[in-house]
Amino acid sequence: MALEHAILVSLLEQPGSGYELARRFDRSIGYFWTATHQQIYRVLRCMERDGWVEVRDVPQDGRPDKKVYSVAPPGRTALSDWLAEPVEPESVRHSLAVKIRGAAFGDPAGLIAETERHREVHAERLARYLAGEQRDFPESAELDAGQRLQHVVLRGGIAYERMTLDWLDDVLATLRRLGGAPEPH
Amino acid sequence: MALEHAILVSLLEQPGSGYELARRFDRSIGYFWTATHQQIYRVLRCMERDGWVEVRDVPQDGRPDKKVYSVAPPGRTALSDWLAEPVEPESVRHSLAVKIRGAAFGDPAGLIAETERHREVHAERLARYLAGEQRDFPESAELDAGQRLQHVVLRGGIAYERMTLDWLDDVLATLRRLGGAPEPH
DNA sequence: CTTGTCTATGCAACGAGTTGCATAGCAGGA
DNA sequence: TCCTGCTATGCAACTCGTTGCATAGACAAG
Repeated sequence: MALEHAILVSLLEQPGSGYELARRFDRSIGYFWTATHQQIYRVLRCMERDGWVEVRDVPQDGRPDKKVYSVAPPGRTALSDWLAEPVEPESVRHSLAVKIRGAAFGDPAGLIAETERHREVHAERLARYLAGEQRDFPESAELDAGQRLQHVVLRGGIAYERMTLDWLDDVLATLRRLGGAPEPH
Repeated sequence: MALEHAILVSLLEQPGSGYELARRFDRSIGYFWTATHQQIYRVLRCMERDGWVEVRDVPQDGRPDKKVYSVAPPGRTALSDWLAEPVEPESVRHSLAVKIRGAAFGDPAGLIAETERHREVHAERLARYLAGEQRDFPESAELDAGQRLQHVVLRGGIAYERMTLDWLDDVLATLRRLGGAPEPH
């Protein structure tokens, strides 16, 4: 499992509550790891039980109190150990690709709207990543090691979204060619 | 869940046993959906119970008998229904990216070997996809709708692997710049 | 003759991830 | 005033996916 390690990394970058972590998993961490607040709260409890993280109750006014977590020495050790051991390259799961191949036995034209919807989602993600890049990694800035590593991961997210957009255009062209509108000649 | 639908698509393309399906999920279907034989056998039983697929016992000599599954009319309906309803764009999970960001709190140079290993795996996948493309979709061939859809999905796998290789090169350059070898100036 | 690999199916247990719901105070708009 | 939405945490139940193991005949290599 890598969720606990993703949480360790996030807490090392910045301590925070389960709720704050959940929001980070919707944003910056979201382009390489996703998690719901349920998973996060559950895993945080396990990590606290194992001594990987420490909790501090922070009362707030106008808002519910929160528990701020930070990484304890055993957590740092656990992260180092995990960094040293190999992980398998991820396997992919794209239900849209299943649908595209399934369209051969159904209605290819009916998939166009769905594909366009996916395209919009990815275009939005790309715009968000590019805005984040401009904000956090401006040209000709002095970056420390942590920032350089964050930037290269973000570049991966950007490359992924660009590639996906190009592919979805290819898919749309293919679907349109099959469904009625013949290729111009 | 899309596994059952991926199985429906695969069985429509070609009926087969659970074992054969498992092998297809290691090859052609593997670049957009993965599944182990355990999952497949379990889901096949559910699909049979629901009348989505039909079984035929096929005795073989020199080999264990097999159960050949094919799609029944309710299965085709279920697939059409699923094709018509929207699915959410997949969320990503790249533990290597977690490691890269975690390297800021450990040893960036120690990640180089791991990254190179991932690079090799993706280079092999790309080579396999390209070989499959040459074999199944030669230039200037007349393709029917099903083949065109298979091809566009394969092109997606190829684009993904190419993008990943480029990104891993970027990652390696970044790690090397951080770990000892300073940037030339 | 034993060891290993391939075909072929399957059980049992576990771990990871999702979904629905609950609580509870505060802020802002219809 | 009521309804919605945000912060903040959490339970319970469920589904999905993984891992280890078991069976069992055929065949090839050592």
